[in-house]
Amino acid sequence: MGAKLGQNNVKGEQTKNAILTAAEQLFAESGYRGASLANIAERAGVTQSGLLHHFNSKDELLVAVLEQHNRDDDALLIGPLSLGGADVITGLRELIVQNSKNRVSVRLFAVLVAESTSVDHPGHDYMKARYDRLRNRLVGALSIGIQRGEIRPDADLEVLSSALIALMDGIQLQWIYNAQVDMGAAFDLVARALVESMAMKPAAA
Amino acid sequence: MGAKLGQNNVKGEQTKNAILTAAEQLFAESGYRGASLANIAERAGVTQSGLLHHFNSKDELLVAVLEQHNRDDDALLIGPLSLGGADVITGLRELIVQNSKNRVSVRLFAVLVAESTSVDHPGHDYMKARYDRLRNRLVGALSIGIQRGEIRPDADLEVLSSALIALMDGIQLQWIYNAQVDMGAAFDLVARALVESMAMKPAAA
DNA sequence: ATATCCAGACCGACCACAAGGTCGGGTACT
DNA sequence: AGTACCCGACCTTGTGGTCGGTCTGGATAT
Repeated sequence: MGAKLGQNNVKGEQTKNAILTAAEQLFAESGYRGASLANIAERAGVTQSGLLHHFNSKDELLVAVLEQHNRDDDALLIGPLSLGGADVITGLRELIVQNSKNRVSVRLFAVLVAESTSVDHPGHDYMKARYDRLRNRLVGALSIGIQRGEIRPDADLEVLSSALIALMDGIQLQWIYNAQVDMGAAFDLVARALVESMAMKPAAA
Repeated sequence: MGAKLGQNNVKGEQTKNAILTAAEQLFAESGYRGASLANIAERAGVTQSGLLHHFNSKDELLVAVLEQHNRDDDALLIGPLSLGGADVITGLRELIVQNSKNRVSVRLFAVLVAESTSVDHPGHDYMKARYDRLRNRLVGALSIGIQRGEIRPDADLEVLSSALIALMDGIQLQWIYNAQVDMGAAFDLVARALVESMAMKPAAA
């Protein structure tokens, strides 16, 4: 049970990280199903058995990769979301631009979120929950805009949040296929229009 | 060579269609990699060997499924695109609503487009080409709006098209996870804002 | 009308192989 | 001595695909 946790972690932690990085890359390239433990292990400089010593199953490895990125994502989201109000929308743009420097990360989620639509996929629950969490946070941050009077009180923040997330997810997919696609510009275009449209003013129609 | 083609096509054509339908469903549920020929054959009411008699390989089956949907897609796109100008944007909404009645089809493409990001995926070239085609068509249809004076001439139609496609792709993904997500409303929200924003008026800033 | 023929449809047995995972052991550090 | 690390051999299962064969339904010849 209470084995000494704090002993020689360094070595194990290193290879564990190497595996995590390799897994991240290969999952991003080929998806969960397309990537094999053998490939991942090879890229990490370990045998498959060595890999399985640190992660008991492929599922477990996936979860570990997901959890790690979860933390990173949260850190990145704090910025834009803490702005509150309408600035959130423009703040998300920065996130997109930031993402465009991290091909693997973008690809990882774009690929996995689609692959995980299968209910029996080991990432299904995670991805479903992630969408809910994202939406809720966005709604929360945007609702500050209503309190401040920046955003029309009759705005449907649920729908708006869904649309914003959709835009980000979708543009990333195109970007993976063709890096010439300007994610920032596309988001900007919509973001400006939305800010304009959602601004305080008499409800249209 | 010129074997009699018009003889007993009916039977073969029937099971071929059954296979195509089953493949469509399973590819949509589990992706190309996740679906097995055995499963597909079973759902189609044939053995795997029987399936392979009609389609020589899994790749070939995928291509067949894709090509069939290609024709359907084209038919659905004619409507919105023939409107030309700014009406295209509002016309796309109808397409989305229409799609919301066809779960399999939506899921098929959402899943496959992400899975096909791998360059070695048999659907890669198809999906890449599909994006280009979609964008080009959209740009073409929207440019009519500029000629008509409905859309600002300085509007970047490439970027606008990318954004619209992204929105559709992204919202479909969320919808797969949670059918409560209102695709029409989300698209509407953005579409209205965009039409407003892209309308003829002096260039901002 | 009957026998013949043949292409297409379909199946069962089989194969090579890659997948994830188990197990027992070896090594090194403490 | 014990524990964490890691490997090699092995096992099972599922995979896409091949091959040989059976059956059937019509076209053809007589």
